[in-house]
Amino acid sequence: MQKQETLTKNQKIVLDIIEKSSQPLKAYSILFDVKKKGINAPLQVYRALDKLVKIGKIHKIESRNAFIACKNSKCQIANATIFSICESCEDVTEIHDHKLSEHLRDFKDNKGMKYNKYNLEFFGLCKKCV
Amino acid sequence: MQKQETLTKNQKIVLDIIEKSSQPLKAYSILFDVKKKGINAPLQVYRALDKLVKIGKIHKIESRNAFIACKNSKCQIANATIFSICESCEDVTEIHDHKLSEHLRDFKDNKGMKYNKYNLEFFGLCKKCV
DNA sequence: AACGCTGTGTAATAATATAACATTTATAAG
DNA sequence: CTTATAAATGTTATATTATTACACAGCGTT
Repeated sequence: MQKQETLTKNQKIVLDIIEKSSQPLKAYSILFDVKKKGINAPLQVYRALDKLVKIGKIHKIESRNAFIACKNSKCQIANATIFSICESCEDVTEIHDHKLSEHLRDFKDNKGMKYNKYNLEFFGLCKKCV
Repeated sequence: MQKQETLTKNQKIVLDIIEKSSQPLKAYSILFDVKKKGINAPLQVYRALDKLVKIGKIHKIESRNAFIACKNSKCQIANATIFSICESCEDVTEIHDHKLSEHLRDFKDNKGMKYNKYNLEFFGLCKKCV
């Protein structure tokens, strides 16, 4: 089987919910929302999430156990993510900073590790919450 | 009451277990280990973990829900952490790279966010697992 | 002594995530 | 078209991670 190009029904439903939200959604909140569309069990949501993460359509905010759509057409592969997170209002923004990305992409430690992915989360207060 | 300098009994017990491990430990595995020392409930462990994270004695590996001791005398404040994680053997190492830290510390986005913390996790394969 | 703060102990429960199994659908190869 | 196989589905049950709520203890300050 070739690499899948089109999303399946469940994957579309889940992606749709996430894309409509400007902010990260939690798995069980997604589950609640998609019950009306015939998705009944956590596993159905988690499987769709796994796939969507794998193909780079969404990212997981690890510190929040939540999922956000990738708005950057470039990052079709979910291997390099940078987010800023407001600790007050919990607003999350994906950051695209060429210089920083380059720096991270080129980073080499002194242990001979071979990197294929990174995730960076900045925490602080957004303009509104300062 | 002044800012606490010395750790309490439970905090010491939990820190001790984590410091003795070269690798990150999960909360419930810690709980299992400390039962013989009189800590019986998850909350007792989580409360100690929270405190230890807050004072920088340990760090949470967000993508693994696990906790590792901070071996760097400098990072007494848990506000700037960089880890490398082997996706095969799950070996985790804290990275200290002056240039990278500096770059991250100085990073400014274009939204006027005020950062006070970041966490960066690199994923890949370690030397042994390549 | 009265207060505030931090921590403790305990029980219950919430929130997040996966295992196991039977079945179905999609794609490619013969 | 048939068959083989990879990928996804549906369902039930369960594992794992983390928090709420409440009663109380210890310590330093006022």
